[in-house]
Amino acid sequence: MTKNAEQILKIINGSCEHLSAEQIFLRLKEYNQSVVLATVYNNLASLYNEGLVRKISVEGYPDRYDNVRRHDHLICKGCGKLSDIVLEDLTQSLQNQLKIPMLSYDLKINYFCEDCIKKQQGLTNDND
Amino acid sequence: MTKNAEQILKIINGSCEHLSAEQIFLRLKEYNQSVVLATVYNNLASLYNEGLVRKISVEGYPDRYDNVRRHDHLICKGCGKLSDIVLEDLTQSLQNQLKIPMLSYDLKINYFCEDCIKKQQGLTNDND
DNA sequence: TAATATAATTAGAATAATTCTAAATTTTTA
DNA sequence: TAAAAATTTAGAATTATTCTAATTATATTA
Repeated sequence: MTKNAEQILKIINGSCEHLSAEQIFLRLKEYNQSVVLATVYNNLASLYNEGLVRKISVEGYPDRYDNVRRHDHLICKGCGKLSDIVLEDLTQSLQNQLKIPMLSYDLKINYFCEDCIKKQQGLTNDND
Repeated sequence: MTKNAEQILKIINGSCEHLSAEQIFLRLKEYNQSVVLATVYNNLASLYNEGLVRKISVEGYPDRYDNVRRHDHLICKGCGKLSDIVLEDLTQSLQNQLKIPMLSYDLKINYFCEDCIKKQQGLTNDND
């Protein structure tokens, strides 16, 4: 594993945010001035293929990268905010329902975050 | 609802595939020669905002559109093939675990489809 | 029905995320 | 150290999607 790859993995594993390739690039730059965005994409692809990071796709936003510790995701339908949540592990229950072997599962919970609820209420009140 | 929107909804609801905007555009063209891709995007955005269609994001592939009948998705990690599966409804169980109100959830099961397993086995055997 | 307003569609440019290509550099191996 | 392999760089290319402004269609009202 190269220094860049190692550092990228550290950035992902050490952050509780969900960083885009661009954001990871900016942080990697603090450590390696001369690095380039394509390098970040290259390394992220390798790390992803080796199963060392996860990739989270939410429509309307660039892919974000996350650690592989078991957890689920909350997605605000208002602002796209993505946060972690640890819910009951469904592996066994899902595998029992499937005829084929499952590799893993991704569970996303759609909701409205506090800020977006406030904004909605604000709008509603204005119109009353 | 305009004729285009109506027809797009028909295409999505009447297909067991998961069509991209481009694919929907091609089918809509059979019905309305003069239609343009931007119109499809416009209408898909409206239908999505009205909650009449779902949007499925899988990293590495363009967004695909799906009907809103309750079901989950299988995603082949080899070829990206997306298929429907109806698993136990988790709404109640998930809502019980959450402190906040949930809008909906998306569950994706990662697996290797038959074709991809065959290909892998082919490769493995070649190397044996 | 004519005039007006509203909404949808079109054409095509713009943007943003990501991938690709080819050259340069670094690392590893013989 | 020479050769081979892998990584990185720079920047062009691609792709999906959005935006803009003009045009057309639809609905509303006088």
